[in-house]
Amino acid sequence: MISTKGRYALRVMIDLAEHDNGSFIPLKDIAERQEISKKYLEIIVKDMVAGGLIVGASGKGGGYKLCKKPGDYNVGEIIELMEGPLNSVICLADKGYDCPRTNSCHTLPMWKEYDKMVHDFFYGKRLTELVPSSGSAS
Amino acid sequence: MISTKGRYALRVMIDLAEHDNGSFIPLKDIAERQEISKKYLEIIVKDMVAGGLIVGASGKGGGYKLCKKPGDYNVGEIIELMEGPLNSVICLADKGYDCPRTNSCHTLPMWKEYDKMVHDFFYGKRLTELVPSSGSAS
DNA sequence: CATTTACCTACTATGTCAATAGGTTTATAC
DNA sequence: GTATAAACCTATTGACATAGTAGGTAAATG
Repeated sequence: MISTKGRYALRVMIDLAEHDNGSFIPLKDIAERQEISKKYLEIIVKDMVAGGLIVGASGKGGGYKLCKKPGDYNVGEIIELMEGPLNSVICLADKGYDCPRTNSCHTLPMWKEYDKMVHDFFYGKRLTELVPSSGSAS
Repeated sequence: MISTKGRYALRVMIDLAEHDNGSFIPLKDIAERQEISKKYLEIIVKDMVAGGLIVGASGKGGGYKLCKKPGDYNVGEIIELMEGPLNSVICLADKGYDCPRTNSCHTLPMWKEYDKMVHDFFYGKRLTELVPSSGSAS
């Protein structure tokens, strides 16, 4: 299950894309529109800034802004930043995890197939596809 | 991420399918072959019995056995029994969860599309596809 | 200098995960 | 009918994640 961190981050991204007017958008506005605790959103946007998804500006007139054009984001990079690797099992998520059963594991091929499907789904989904006013410009 | 409950349950099912000789297979044997704590497996097989995946028999000569032929199981029913609903978000997992944003949610269609893809993947995958000696009989 | 905003550290309550521990019941074999 | 082998049952634990809350500091603008 995708946690609130991933879901809220996605909603912040969509909100920023929808209300982009060139200047910074205060978190207070986003929190009110999205009906999410501003305090909790602070934690989430902090990770988003650290991960290079958005930029923040302090002081009056400050707020947050996207780094790239909405069409240049995909959902996978947002989810993966907030939730960690998009993998179904630890054997595939944790590079450096050396499972002794790797060569004889009967389920590994299925997990690999599944993970590829999930990866392709989310990395193939652009942020613009979730923003209604973007006219689905592909 | 799929937890050990789901992964171990799947391995138990595969083990039971591989070593099926008509009689009951003791958990001790499965635990040794799979290198999983027998005590922990007890908890898992208990849920599997309760969920109707396997049957258990007490006493000497007892153990566990599949209820159906391996080809009549799909991976989805096994995972879903152990891990709960195969849904990405609470809005879709919890029937009776009445989200006030349902009608205006910009992300819900994507989660629905994703959940359908995941459901189709696991419910379309038969247990026999994971059992090497089954000759991939389709 | 007052205000608005981001930014920072810490704390907490609840729940899940991955087991472990120890005992009871049930059925078979001798 | 007793020893044995197995399932079955209840409870507990340590570690971690989730979803926040609380209160303060720094930075920029007017």
